[in-house]
Parts: sequence; C-alpha cells; structure tokens
Amino acid sequence: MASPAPRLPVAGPSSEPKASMLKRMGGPSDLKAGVGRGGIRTAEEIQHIVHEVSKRSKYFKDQERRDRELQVKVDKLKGRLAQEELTARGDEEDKADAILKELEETRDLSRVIALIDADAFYAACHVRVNPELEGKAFGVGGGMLTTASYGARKYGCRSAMPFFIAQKLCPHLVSLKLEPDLYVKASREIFAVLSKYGTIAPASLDEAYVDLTQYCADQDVTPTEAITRLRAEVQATTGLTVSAGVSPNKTLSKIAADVNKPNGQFVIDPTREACMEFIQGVRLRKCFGIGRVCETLLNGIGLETVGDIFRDRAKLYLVRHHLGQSAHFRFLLGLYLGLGRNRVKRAKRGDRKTYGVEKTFTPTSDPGKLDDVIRRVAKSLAKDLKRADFSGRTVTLRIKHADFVSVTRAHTPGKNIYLRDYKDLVRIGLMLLHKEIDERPKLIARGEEVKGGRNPVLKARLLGLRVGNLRDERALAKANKLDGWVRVSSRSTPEIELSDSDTDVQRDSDLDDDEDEDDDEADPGKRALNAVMRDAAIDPFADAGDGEGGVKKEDAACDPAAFGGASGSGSGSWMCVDDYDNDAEDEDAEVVRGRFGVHRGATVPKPSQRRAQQPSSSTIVQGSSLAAASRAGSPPKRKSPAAEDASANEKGKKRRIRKEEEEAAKPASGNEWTCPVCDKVFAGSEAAMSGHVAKHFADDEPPARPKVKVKKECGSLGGGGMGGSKVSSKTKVKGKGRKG
DNA sequence: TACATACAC
DNA sequence: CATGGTGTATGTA
Repeated sequence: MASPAPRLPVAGPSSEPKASMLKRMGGPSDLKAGVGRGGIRTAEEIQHIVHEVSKRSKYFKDQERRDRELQVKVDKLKGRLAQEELTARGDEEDKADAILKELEETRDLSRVIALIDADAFYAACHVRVNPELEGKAFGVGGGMLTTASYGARKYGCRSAMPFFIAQKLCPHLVSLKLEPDLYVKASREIFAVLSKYGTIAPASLDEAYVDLTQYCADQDVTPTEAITRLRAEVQATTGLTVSAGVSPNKTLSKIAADVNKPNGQFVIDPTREACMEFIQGVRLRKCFGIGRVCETLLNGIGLETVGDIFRDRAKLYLVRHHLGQSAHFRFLLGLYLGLGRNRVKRAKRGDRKTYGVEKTFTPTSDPGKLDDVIRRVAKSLAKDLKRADFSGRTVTLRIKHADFVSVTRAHTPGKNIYLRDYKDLVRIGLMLLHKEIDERPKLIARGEEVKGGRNPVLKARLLGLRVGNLRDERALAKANKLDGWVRVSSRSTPEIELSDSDTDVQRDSDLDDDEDEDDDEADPGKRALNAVMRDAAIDPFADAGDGEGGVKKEDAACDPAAFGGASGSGSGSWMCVDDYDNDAEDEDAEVVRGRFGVHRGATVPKPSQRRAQQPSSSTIVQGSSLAAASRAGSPPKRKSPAAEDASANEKGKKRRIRKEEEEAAKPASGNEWTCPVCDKVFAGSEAAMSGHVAKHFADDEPPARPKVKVKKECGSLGGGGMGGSKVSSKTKVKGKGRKG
C-alpha cells in the first residue's frame, strides 16, 4: 500500500488520480483495447478527460473500491512471495524447468490456425451501406458505444465507453443507431467466405478461427499465401476488411491478429523458435485469459511480459498456490512456450449450460417497480427457453445494487423439477427478490454484512434471472422417440394454474402492454431473415442424439473432443472448442493436459453430467410439486413501500427516494433491439449481441455422427481460471461413434 | 448446491 | 446526470 504522498490539488477538490484508476477507467493504456496509432489526443489528455467526467459517478466510486481491494491482494501476494523466498529450497527453477520440458513435449506445429477479426466491424457495416460515413468520427450505439469508428478512435473513443464520455473526447462525435440486420448479414457473408478455406469456429459476429491446414495442403500454398487470399476474398466479396493472425495455434493467432490491425495480417512460422520469439515480448494483458486482475497481480511481483514468466519462474513457483486461477503456474509456463490449442471446432447446441436475461434500469427501491422488472425479465427468458427448447432446474436471481455491487441468489425447486414457463420463472424470481428485500433490514439490524450499503431498503440498478442445470428437451424427445414438441409444450402449462392464485402473478397481464415485442410479424424484411437464420441455426435434429439421447457417462468422460474453450471466457470460450491437440494419448499425458492441453495442478475436474442423459420419462415439471415447493418457500408478504421508507428514515436516510422513483425502472438506455434469429431483446451492447448471435451460428453445425460429448474440459485459463481440464486420453473419438 | 469472482466479447 | 448484457469456468464452503 504505501500510496504516494498526495500531490497538490488540481482543479477542484480532487486530488491526484491514481495511475491504477486512470488505467481502470479505460485510458488508452488499456492494452486490450488496442488503441494507439495516429491519435489526435495524447494518452494523458484522454485519461484526464475521462477522469474528470467520471470521477464523481457511482460507477467510479465502485471502481475505486475494486481498485483498493485489488491492491490489497497484490500486497498479500508480495508478502507471501517475500516469505516464501526466505525458506526457498533453491530448486524452484528446476521444478519449473521440469514442467517446461513436459509441456514442450506436447507442442504441435502441424496445423495452420488463423484468427480472423473484422476491423471496426459495426462501424464498417454502416460505412458499407452509407459511404458518406467514411472517415467520419462516429460511434455505434446509444448509451454505451458498441464500436467507435477509426475516425473517433483517434480522439480516444472506444467501444464499451458511455456515449456521454466519448462525446467529451470528441465533441463532434455522431451516434448511429444499432442495426442488427446489417451486422448479421455482413457476418454471414464473411463467414461464408471463411468456410471456403477450412472449418471455422465463430467467436462472435466479427471474429472466427479458421483451420487452414487442409487448404494449404490441397492448394500447396504457404500459410501466408492462404491468409492473403482469404483476406482479399473477404474484402472483394463483402467490402469489409479483416485482420488476421496465423500460427500453429489459437493462442498465438489471436495475439498475432492484433499486430497489424486494421486490415493487416501477421504470420508466425511453424517453428518452435518463431513461436517463442513472437510471444516473449508480448504484454501479459494481451494474452487471452489474462485480464486486469491477473495482470495486476503479476505486475505486482515484477512480471510485465510473457518472457518474464521464464525469467521469474522461480518466483512464480513459490507463489504458485496464490496466483488465482487465472495465473495458474502451468498455464503461464505454457504461455511462455507459445503453446495453445489448435483444434477448430464449433460448439454444439448441447454445450450450452445456462440461459439468462438481465436488465439495467434507473436505480429504485420501489417494490412494485422491481417486481415489474422481474416480470419483464422472466417473460423474456421464458421466451428464449421455449424457443430453444430447453428447460432447467436452477433459477438464479442477480441483483446489482445502486452502488454497483452485485449479489446472486439461487433456488432449485427439486431434483426432478425442470422449469421453462414464464409463471414459474416469475414466481421463483419474485420469491428470491422478496426474500432478499425482507431479510435485508434484519441482517442490518443484527449488524451483519450486506452488500449494497447499510440502508435497510434495497435499492437496485439491475435485476436478472438465469436458468441453469439445463435439460435439452429436444434431445430428450428425440431420444425417446416421442413427439417432443407436443409433449413439451403441453406439459408444463397445466400446473401454472396453481400459481394463478398467487398474489405475485396477478398482474402478469400488465406486462403485456408495457413491453415485449412479441410482434414476430413486425418487419417483413426482418422476418425473412429470421426464417433463414432460424432454419440454418436451429436444426431441430441437431444434437438431438442420433438415436442416443443420452450419452453414457463413461463415454462422455472419455471424449477427447472436449468442450474446451478458453475458459473463463464467456461467449468466447464457448466457441473455442477444443483442446490442444495431442496425439500422445497415454495415461501420463492425461495428467499433463490442461488449458494448453496441459493439466494444471492436481485437481482433476470430474466429468460433468450430461444433462440430456436423464431418463426421458421424467416430466418437465412436476406441476404440483413445483407449486407446492414454491409456496412452501414463499416469503412473507412484503411491507408496504411506506413502511420501508419508515425503515429508511430510522437509518437516517432521507426520503428523496420518492422522487427518484418517479422515473425509476425505466430502461437506462433507450437503445433496444432484437436478435434477428430468436427475437431476444438487447439493450445495446456489441458484445452481448455478438456473443448471442454467434451462438446461433454455432448451432448451425449439422450433427456430426454419433458423437459423444463431454463437458468439462476446458482448460482455461481464464478467469476464473483456468481450469484444468481433463481429457482423457484413451479414446480418441475421432469420429466413430461409439457407444456401445 | 449456492455464491462470488474473473474473463471475454 | 451518467458506465451493458450474455455466458463460461473455478474455488470455496
């Protein structure tokens, strides 16, 4: 901690901003954002402006809190390191070297993997349709910028930046409305071209991995020639430019794609030397899976680049159990070696684990408004589940308090109770929310810890629901050779009546007017596109089981084609399926695999259960039991708002709450649009849309022969971490279906 | 199972 | 005035 002595106050009451905060608030030094080049404003200027505009916001305060907590972590880590060094045995480097040697043996330079990334994709899509925009400074999206054109980036505007801040940086900045159809169309065009060069794995609307190995062999061309042709063809046929990175694995290609962006490429030769040389100087933050926290921790003990991992391998070894998941020792060593996964494979329908919807609104404490948000969210989620034909056992409520601190609360009605209907979701969502609201004052009175400040009245800025422990109704139906649609849609409805008497659901009808664009029949043009995409994306039989709805556990456990992905990453990981290719499949190798095909640590994740494997005879929802369970757990009736205000007063807090509530619970940003594939509504986020729509593309893949799925694998690194994955070695399922 | 955190896009 | 939404993975209890 030793924070620097305060400097002279600069304009206003604020003291000198901390460097970590400047960085946190998205200064141009954020390496991940890849800013730089040809800026009109200096980095300092941008940071200063952003800081000035941000510093009094609640968001900023929250970021400061996180920053402090992170500093504490760093200090702790430093302390541990110092302590470990006192008792070090001196063989730490040897230990690390032994692992390096082990990892080195898994190196596979045989494949040609490319990562293609469109340049300022959303902005480019607009320019394509409206050439006038060329060179102009504009942003796409309302409240939050989804993308900034290169013209705007020169001023420091970046994606994920709130528009009002971007405007401070670039006063003449223009904001364009999101037009999803535009992006989806362009994306499909791009992917269509990519597919001509090999199998692809979309990571988002504008990014995909392509396996060029076969293409290079067939055409007898070098990787450089292949990627040159590919990029030229994309530009010629779509009018959009893309950047690319090519190397023997996804890890390196991802980083390489950034090197000559925009409209450039970087190819790493398939030699150990080239791979290692390339990655040595790379800043840790540039590596997939190393986020701000991990970077900060590593910086704290003196590492800045990938090369430093080797230099400081003894240090890393000493604190290997305190690095957090994202910086797992083996993962870092693998990174240093330039290893990475090299299989390009699309995710399947069955890989999905949760469905969720969340909504931000202007912070409110009004119980009625909060209830309404739950209803809206539940409605949207129910629609998603129905359309996708999934149901789930666990419902998780997320509450983000007004101060940006969030909590989650989950409920699983019962072992065999699978939910998908609106009323069930609302009931559970409201139950969880009310419990939270009601418990809060008690906890505070008792002096216990609570998130979101000490006010007994809960004030939220976001509510969301997520359903997990999914079951693929479609696969199930198919496996049972039943008429899935009939069975599914008629089943879960009846028990709803049981809940109709519940006080909470009475106002469901209110909902219908106020929201939801169920108007599937709205825009004819959009409808046509929907149809096309839906057909392509949601093959009713895809993944439904090839006659085997469930996968036997043993099979699943041994499928090397694990769902791997970069772990920690959300949608990203989802698409990056696979595992580091390694043909040396023996027991020993198994112990060694993990994120890079290397298993980290001693923990071997257990094969996760296949959800489609439950006996189909179970009903989707056992109506009466659900209703009963729900009632049993239902919280006492809530106090009136007036009573809650009274509590607030006790606490000494004012009642200006009233005022705020007037307009509360309105969407924070007016920017809403609908996914052309499934009609899901978004609030205006490039990433959300990207991740979401890309999944439809992922689903697109036809069922590969009898396939076994696995789960767990993933090695990841990320965020959370990386997990180790375990892949078993023995079976190489290259195709043959197995199963008994 | 329940919850918190980290990460990606 | 003011900072999103969807999803995955992991550790820990």
